Amino acid sequence: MPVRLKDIADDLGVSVVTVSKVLRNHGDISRETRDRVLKRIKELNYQPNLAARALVTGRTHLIGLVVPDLVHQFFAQVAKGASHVLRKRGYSLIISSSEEDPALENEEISQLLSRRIDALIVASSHSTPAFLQQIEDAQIPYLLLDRKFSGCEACFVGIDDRKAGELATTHLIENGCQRIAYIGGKNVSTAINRLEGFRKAMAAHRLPIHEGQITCRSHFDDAADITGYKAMKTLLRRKPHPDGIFCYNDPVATGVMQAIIEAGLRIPEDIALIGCGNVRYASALRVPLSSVDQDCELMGEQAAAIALDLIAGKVVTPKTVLLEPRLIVRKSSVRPAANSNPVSKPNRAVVSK
Amino acid sequence: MPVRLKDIADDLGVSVVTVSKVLRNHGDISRETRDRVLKRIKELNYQPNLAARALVTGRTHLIGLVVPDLVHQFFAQVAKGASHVLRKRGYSLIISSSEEDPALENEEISQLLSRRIDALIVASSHSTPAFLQQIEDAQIPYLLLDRKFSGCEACFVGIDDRKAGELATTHLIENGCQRIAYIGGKNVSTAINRLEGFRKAMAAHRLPIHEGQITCRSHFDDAADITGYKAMKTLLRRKPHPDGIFCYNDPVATGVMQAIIEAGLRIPEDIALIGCGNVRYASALRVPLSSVDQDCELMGEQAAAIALDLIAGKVVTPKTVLLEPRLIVRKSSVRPAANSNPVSKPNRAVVSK
DNA sequence: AAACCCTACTTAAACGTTAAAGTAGCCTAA
DNA sequence: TTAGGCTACTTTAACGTTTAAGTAGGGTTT
Repeated sequence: MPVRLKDIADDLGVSVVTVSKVLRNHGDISRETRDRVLKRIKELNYQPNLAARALVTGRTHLIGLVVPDLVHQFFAQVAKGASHVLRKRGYSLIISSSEEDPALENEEISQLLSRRIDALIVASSHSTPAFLQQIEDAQIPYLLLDRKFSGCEACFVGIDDRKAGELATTHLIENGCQRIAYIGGKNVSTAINRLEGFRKAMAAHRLPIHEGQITCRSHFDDAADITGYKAMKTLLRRKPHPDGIFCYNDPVATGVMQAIIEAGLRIPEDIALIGCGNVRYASALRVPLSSVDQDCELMGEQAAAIALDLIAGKVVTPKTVLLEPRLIVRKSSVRPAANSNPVSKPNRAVVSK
Repeated sequence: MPVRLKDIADDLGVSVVTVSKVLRNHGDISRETRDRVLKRIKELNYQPNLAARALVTGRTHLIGLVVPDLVHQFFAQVAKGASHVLRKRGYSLIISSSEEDPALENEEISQLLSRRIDALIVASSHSTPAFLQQIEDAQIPYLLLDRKFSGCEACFVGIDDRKAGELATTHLIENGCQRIAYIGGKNVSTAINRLEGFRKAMAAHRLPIHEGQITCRSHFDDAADITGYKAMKTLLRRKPHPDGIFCYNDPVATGVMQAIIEAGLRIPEDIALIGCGNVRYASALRVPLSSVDQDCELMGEQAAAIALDLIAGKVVTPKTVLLEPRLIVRKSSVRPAANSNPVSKPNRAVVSK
């Protein structure tokens, strides 16, 4: 029922190809014909059938984005950044949320591959890179976002998680915390590497890490805030309880905050708290939450740019883009007693490979 | 490069159509052939080319969802709900964010129509329904979500905004507020109808509404929280300042909260506050925020279900689904002084921490 | 034994577009 | 004058799939 090239061609007594050429600004057309065609196209409000175009060109101008949880503001912002870049280049983003479920993620990826997307950006909920095989098999260019896999060759855009962990932990230490706990996720690189940064900072200040001070939970079935809440409840049973908490993301920190307050303890006086990700509402929380900013929109933009390069067949170097994390100090981590010296570095994208 | 039906057919010495029939569980195939085909399909990990299929069937199994702002948790949750329903039925959701920009929204819709999506779900940032014409012209079934247009025939899924406004405002009144202000958006039905509910509740209690007590701002260029912050700054210059604020959504309320606290006033003692939408983090805010729950995931699910019905050509009745708003009482609106008896109309208020 | 009906296929055509190759008609050069 | 080269088209084929129509070969009915 929609208008086709053929309709326009018949109306004007030219061939379909002529109309198609006008549409694609092919040189091979006289001024006069071009104008007549354009006029008719506008009159009928012709919209090319992208499915047909995709079939013959092999290009869908669709780019897939798979995230673990779209409701987490972080990924929504990444999507926004990516979408912004792609839109300008005539590409659409097709977003899938895996709900942190690897099996569902596989299904979604399979769907996207079936649609012959031109490239795929994945923030995976898998703990091993085996699933990447299906993307390789389909020969569709892809890159990893936020979460990577050790020993995996694929392109990657994310932040320097180790440095983020170090930054946050050092900040807590500088604010006088001694018994710092880490609450993270399971089997994802962000959690693992932030933990590594945590360990490094603790070691650098010769602070011991006791058994049980490190919590790693997958939040497969719980929302992250509930995960944080439960983890903190457990930590509070330890005597003495921790005096500082570093959470690997802000939703977890939100739950932690809730648990601390419920226990009748004060933030930051009794327990200092810092998250990671710097969600928009961090400053509006019960206690304004210190965090490590990741510039998520920029992350999305960079990922999109690399996806486009991959499609264009450009050799992408470096293959890894690590954004520089930035410490954002708010009330939740600033202890009156301590002399704080919040280190804020300029937010340059640091490129490594 | 991907495997095609032809590859499988050639391998087995059957025709392409035979393979296609197996794929679609057509009856016309012997047990033996079916098994051979299925085996080969699995071996080669055949993925049908959906673009080709779409071209011939006219069905893309794609459903478009246009939202004003994906970073707003409300719409992310709606998307999640819709996606959940559609996935089960073999449809994919393709999400566009218009960033509250009508012009951009038109572009995105046009893109989606060009992709021959099977149906479109729109939460529009337009203030008039004129843009719907392009969807009508393309003859693609669609429905409105969250925001509707008066006098518009289209299907709609949303909440009863008038009731939401009434519920929230009555609650503030019952908590002893007298000078209640409304902070809303411009030209969108949610804002307009919640305002209407506000007026109705005020009138029912014979409370006057003074000039300037009603703020309607579009947040075209600001994020909603900044809009709320600015609006509240202005309201605070009035003497006497309002003693209750109803915000048409939670991000706005978040900004309002910030402004009130900065001014050195207490919530709820000096100013009671209630939002709408009940975002996940509402209970974790500086002052736990009362809100009106909209059950956004359900909204997404219902919208998806209607979209599927429209595609199936079913007569959709009723054409309008209004979800019942539910008052969620938290600290921000409960004044110790007042004898609060938040009995709200058909459904009871839920008191949550 | 002719007519018919099944079953299990195959063949032909179509979907709307683009890519590649072909061509008519005119102009220019040697 | 003839070849060659432009310009502005057209024709043909293809992309991977589905739909509709056709058919070979066997069995059953009458």
